[in-house]
Amino acid sequence: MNPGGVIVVSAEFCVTIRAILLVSDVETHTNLVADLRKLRSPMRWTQTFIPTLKEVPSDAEVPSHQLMLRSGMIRQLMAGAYTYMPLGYRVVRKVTEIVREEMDRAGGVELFMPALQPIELFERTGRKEAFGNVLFNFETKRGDRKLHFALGPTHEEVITDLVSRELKTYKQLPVTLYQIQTKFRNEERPRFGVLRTSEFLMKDAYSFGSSLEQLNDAYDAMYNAYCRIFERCGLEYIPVEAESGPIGGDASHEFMAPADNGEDFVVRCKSCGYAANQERADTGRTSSTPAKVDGAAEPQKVATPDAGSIDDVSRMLKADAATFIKTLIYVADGKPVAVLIRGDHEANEGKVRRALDATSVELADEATIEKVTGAPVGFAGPVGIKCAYIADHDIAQIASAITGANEKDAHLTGVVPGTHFELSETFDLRNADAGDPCPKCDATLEIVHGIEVGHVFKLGTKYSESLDANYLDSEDKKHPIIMGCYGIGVTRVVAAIVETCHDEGGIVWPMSVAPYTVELIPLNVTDEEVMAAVNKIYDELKEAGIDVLMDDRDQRPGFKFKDADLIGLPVRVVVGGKGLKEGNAEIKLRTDSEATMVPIGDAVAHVKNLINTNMPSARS
RNA sequence: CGGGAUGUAGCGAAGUUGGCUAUCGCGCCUGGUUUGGGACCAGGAGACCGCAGGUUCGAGUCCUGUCAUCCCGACCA
Repeated sequence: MNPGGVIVVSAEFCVTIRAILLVSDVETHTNLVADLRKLRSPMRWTQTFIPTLKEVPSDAEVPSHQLMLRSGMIRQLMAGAYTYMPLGYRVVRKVTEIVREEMDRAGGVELFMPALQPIELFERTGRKEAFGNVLFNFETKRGDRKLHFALGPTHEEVITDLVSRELKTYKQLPVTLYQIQTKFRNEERPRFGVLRTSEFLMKDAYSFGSSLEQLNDAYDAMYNAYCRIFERCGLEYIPVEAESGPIGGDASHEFMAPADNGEDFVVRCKSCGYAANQERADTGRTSSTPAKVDGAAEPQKVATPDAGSIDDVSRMLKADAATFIKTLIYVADGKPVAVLIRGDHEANEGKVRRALDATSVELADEATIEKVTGAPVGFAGPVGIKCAYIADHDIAQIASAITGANEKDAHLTGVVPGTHFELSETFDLRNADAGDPCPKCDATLEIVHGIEVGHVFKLGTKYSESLDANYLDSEDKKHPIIMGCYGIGVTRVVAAIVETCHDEGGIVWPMSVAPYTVELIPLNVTDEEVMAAVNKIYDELKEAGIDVLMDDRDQRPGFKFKDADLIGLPVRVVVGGKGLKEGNAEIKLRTDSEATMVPIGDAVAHVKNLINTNMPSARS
């Protein structure tokens, strides 16, 4: 080549060169596409790299972490950063491909943005502050210029900036753009192996529209695509109502995979299907005002030395926590406010903030508490408190309560809400809990743990306004573009699948995302007859486009069976021994306890049939 | 960032009130016997006991500091 010289070239040649030059930018994606072809290629165990572990590494506590390490899917580099080994990466690619197919099907258009981003974008949207330490950012030098970069925790800024430059008119809308890319978040505490890491693969999509209808259409399309994705991945999920956005209505849903080790709590109603993030869920109560009791006995003061917690006092007085009024002192927009919650309930800061119509709410420090209650922390109560207070709905239902006496080492018993302290209105101020009435029907709510695997959100114009992303309507008027954003944690989906699909022996992959579909095991690799039969099946599976891993290691059968259960491929085909003498191969699903004997000539057809009947499909 | 725990060979562990050449199982290498649910025999390699100081005649063991990892909490557009 002679890049500096003058060459006359054809237009076609230019396109070729352009394509080559672009490769560096889109290399990852190009490689992914090339790799997908390789996904269909078979593999021999001795030629790949699957280091399985017999024992559980001492650092791993949750099942997905243990199994992904043991099966050789991942290895840790440092806290919150993992290498995806060949086996693990194949699963990532399979999930990625399902995500891509469904995004495309829903009308999404794929692109690829830089992880490296100028800090100015985050300053313009105010998210440098909002993210705080979670945003990886650093200064560096180019010549004598100082540069300040961030590693993208998400891409609202970058894509909105792009769209602000490229999309000008309503005629170009609506459009939904997406990418599959590594995100960086400086988590204070990465944990649970691959479930919460500081670097992870995410599919993020952004919709741009000129009307609420267009936003709603894009939102619904993404919502449905998400359902299809999780169904095709064989992952159980619950769409839950999450924080309602600036536009109101069902502006946000999270997709939760129910799992014992999930960090999120979901309340749901089995009867009507209502489901919501515990923090957002309505408790299903309404405001009530207790009638004033005339002639009620005055509260009794009891000594509770050194007992400042509900636990301590309820033990000391042998009383149920549900008869306590917990008095939490918050500071809302600079003013102290007491929040009354039943002793066995948990206050919810978001609800408190909304009830007070405040912009900031935080728990008060000790000095403020002492000033307001005249007592050290732990002895606050509504009777005689020197600040405003608001009460949860359930407070009005307590006939006779125990509260702090606003005096060191003392509590009051026999406190009647509405009589001994003013109570004209109550609010929903606490987290919903198991047993609460469902806000949508007559049944009661239950609580399940969940792993958040996806989130769809109607953004509105927050980013388009701060980054000047506008369109012109047919009357030449300028409006901010209406946006939605939609994320799936791809690597978290993988972990969630392992977390929920396993047994004592190891992983039990759904057919659709298994690193290979079939594990082919020759019982004795030194036996020529066995190997001839196995190689034939191997070639036929390869010909049929089925992912197969042949365990050609010179190991005893039991050893290979244990590893096969551990890595959890859905179909196991065993050749050798008595079966082979009778001309049979032995075929078994990972979920089966007994194998089926199938004539060797029919093995591949049988496998195909198993794949077809066990492939998870989209219900929606 | 608060609280707790742990760092000994690639993995899992033992190591007593400070004492001899740091132990065991798995894995790894060589040779042999085996071959249907993690085989057996023989031989072998592999560790400055997380790191840095200190106490001591002597430190894996005691003290101080430091780093790393895990767990609980706070935090998580």
